[in-house]
Amino acid sequence: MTEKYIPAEIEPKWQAKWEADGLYHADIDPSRPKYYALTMLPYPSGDLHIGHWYAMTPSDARARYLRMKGYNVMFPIGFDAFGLPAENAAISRNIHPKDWTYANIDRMRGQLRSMGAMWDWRREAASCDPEYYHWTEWYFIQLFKHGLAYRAPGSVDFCPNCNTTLAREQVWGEDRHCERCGTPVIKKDLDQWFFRTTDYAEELRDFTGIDWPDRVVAMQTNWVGRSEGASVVFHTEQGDPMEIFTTRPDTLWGATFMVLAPEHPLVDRVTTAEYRQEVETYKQEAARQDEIQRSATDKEKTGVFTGGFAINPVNQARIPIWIADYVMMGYGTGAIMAVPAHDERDFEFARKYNLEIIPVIQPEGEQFHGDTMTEAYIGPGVMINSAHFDGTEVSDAKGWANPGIKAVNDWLEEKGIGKADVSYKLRDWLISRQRYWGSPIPMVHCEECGWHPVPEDQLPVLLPDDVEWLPTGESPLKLHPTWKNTTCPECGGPAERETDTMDTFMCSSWYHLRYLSPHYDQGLFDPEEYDYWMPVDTYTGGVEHATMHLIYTRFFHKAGRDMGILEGNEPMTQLRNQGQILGPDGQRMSKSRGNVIDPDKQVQQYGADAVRTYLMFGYRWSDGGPWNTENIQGVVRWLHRIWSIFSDEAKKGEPDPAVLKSLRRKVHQTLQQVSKDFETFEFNTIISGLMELLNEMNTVKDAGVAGTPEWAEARDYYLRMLAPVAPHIAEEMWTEKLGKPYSVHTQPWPEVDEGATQVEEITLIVQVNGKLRDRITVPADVSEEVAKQTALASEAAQRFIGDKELRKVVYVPGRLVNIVV
RNA sequence: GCGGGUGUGGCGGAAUUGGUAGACGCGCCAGACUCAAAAUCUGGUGGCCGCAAGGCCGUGGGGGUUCAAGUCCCUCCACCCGCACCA
Repeated sequence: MTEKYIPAEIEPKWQAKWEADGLYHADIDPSRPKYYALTMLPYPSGDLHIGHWYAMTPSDARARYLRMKGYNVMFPIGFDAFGLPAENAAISRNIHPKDWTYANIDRMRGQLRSMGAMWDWRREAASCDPEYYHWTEWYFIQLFKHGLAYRAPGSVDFCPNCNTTLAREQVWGEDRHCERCGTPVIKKDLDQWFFRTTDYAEELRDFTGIDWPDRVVAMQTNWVGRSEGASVVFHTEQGDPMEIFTTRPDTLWGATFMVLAPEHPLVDRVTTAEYRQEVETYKQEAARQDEIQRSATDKEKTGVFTGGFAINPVNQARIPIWIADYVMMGYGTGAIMAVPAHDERDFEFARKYNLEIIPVIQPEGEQFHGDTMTEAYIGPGVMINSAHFDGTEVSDAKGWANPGIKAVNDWLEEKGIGKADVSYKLRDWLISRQRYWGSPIPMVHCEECGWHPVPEDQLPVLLPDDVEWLPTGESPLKLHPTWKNTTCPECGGPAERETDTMDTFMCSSWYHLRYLSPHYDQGLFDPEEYDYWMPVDTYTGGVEHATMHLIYTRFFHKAGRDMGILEGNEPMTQLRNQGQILGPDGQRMSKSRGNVIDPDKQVQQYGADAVRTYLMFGYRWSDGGPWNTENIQGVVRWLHRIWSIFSDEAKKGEPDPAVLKSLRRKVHQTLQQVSKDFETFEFNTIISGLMELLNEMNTVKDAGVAGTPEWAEARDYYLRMLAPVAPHIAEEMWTEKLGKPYSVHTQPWPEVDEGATQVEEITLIVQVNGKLRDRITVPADVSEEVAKQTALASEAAQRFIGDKELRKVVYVPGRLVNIVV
């Protein structure tokens, strides 16, 4: 009898030993190829989620595989530790955000260790440590010095009752009220810090040289949102220039009015006394709504006339200027020329307010008339009513590839009215947060000298610990009696610190660099470490970061490259997204639904190896799916069977050589398949392959294989292949049952013996007219002629051929013979 | 509306990229062990017809290309995700 498989007895034991032995330390070693494997770092919310396991343990398995393949693999971990939940805890439970955060980190470290992952804990970094945010601040200063950080008004959600700014998640409901007091939220303009992400708009659309999922590429490309067209300068009647962007310069002659965003700076100047009252009312209403409400497509368009007029520079037409909230200040210039004949929105607006419609593009066989058009025409045609451009062809190509657009652009430039131009949806990154628990913005304001960075030798600007959480809702940094008082680095006079802190996405934009040398105090990272490890070879995490973190970190890197701090164009070479584990009911896990799967409990019940392998086996990793409390039994049984086969000795005897040969074939075929699947992140078939091999081993076990080299090889290779996915049981079997030298995790990955995977006899499918009719066994190196003859001779085939005429015999080597009659 | 994706047994999912559809596992059925149950082990398990041999049907629907289609093309449907009055 053998002792039983009790994961709780072996898992903590090995975890402690691996840790004590520094088995997973990753150090620079120029003699080996490096591999930087990274999973997105967790936020220390307090408890590890099964989703963390799903993201991290397959990545760990792959990192372990690559290590056995001979790579020097770094697989680090840390915490994205600044952020709002800590402040909410502070307010609701009267605990300091720092204490809350560090307590959570402690707890989560323990939970993370139970995964048995190969993290090098020496490289752990937490973004709220002063030795970390020192360099977040330093990087801000570099961006500022290079003109990539600037201060400008930006709008925030503001609760007039609590007298505080609110984060997006603190604004609730359709009516957008304050989370705390229920008061409707208003928009407020504050001076805030921005990074010039738009400088990198074009480059952020370029994914050459990196292997990222199509989905993420599409989302980022869409987010950056390039449109080709022209910018054209109109003038108000008073002579103020009013620049607009249009994707359809070919329709300039059909512009019959202009629309400004309600917030546009020229609105006050163009509005006449007669219309002022109406315009003011409209502006105030628009300010109350946020962009999401304003941009509801199905909403009926509204707007008011300003009383002002503009001159269309192409034909000197005098056209009215309106304001309407369907024009956004945040895109283009916040002003548009309206061409109702050829734009659906402008058409709807013109019909509603009875504005003129002049068609300027006409397809063949049509006679458009402004009064009778029932909808805007957006297709191809020829230009009409457009002076000397009449007859110019306009295709349905977008942008500059369209001959009509190209022709007009050239002419605009020649006349000095406008120029070909590109517009992006991407906006600059607003990084100011009116919060306490974030990295301070190391800037000082002096009445005399303006804004200056804190001198670098005075970094980091530390967050004060002695803060109070007063119910004003104001940031404690602002309320702190002395913290903000400082001296001007320029003139030495009294000055004030910036009391806003940075968006936590700034901290997480560079954590992969801090892992290189988390305690380095001369810069972001130790250059030696950087040169060896960067870039990140594989980055894994959820797709929900596609348009936030994953854009910010690329921006951070590209800006760093241009400032001479970083090298290369991209921080992460390969990106892969895992899916999401849902509750057993197929819904997102949430405490209120009561469908949360607690990984600690699963580990207690089944062991870490079982949870790891179930997560790999039960789903396509990229898809995820509902947790299934029954399916996990499959891997639990499998692990028990592994325990048994390595515990019970096989029978000795004189086995059939064919049995040994086929065992060896199966071992090497499995090795081949498993290796490939690790490369391609197909974890589910890694496990199923290992299950198949175990089944095979179980069937030959009693055939007298004990003592044969084939059986020894099978057992040895099995554990090496198992080691990445189920590291604890593999180690236990390797050292305790096989008595091999510790550790299985430092063994090389076995080489496939191509010869062993070959077969002497193959089964060919015999088809008649594409339908499976028979199977024939032939030598693997069978000639085409013999294969065809054997197939034709098959009794089943003959029956279906009958006396029909043979038309063709298709032979696919190693696969089939298809007889067409 | 635009962009991306998914659709295969009762369930999770395989399928060498155009070549045996349903690997592996869950569940279920039968058998062994047991006084019994659990656990474990052995066998079976897409649907329909048939005692059987065997046959027919089958990868969301319809059409097509091909000796051959889950895989390629056209078209329609359903669901999921992202963006959305972007000028």
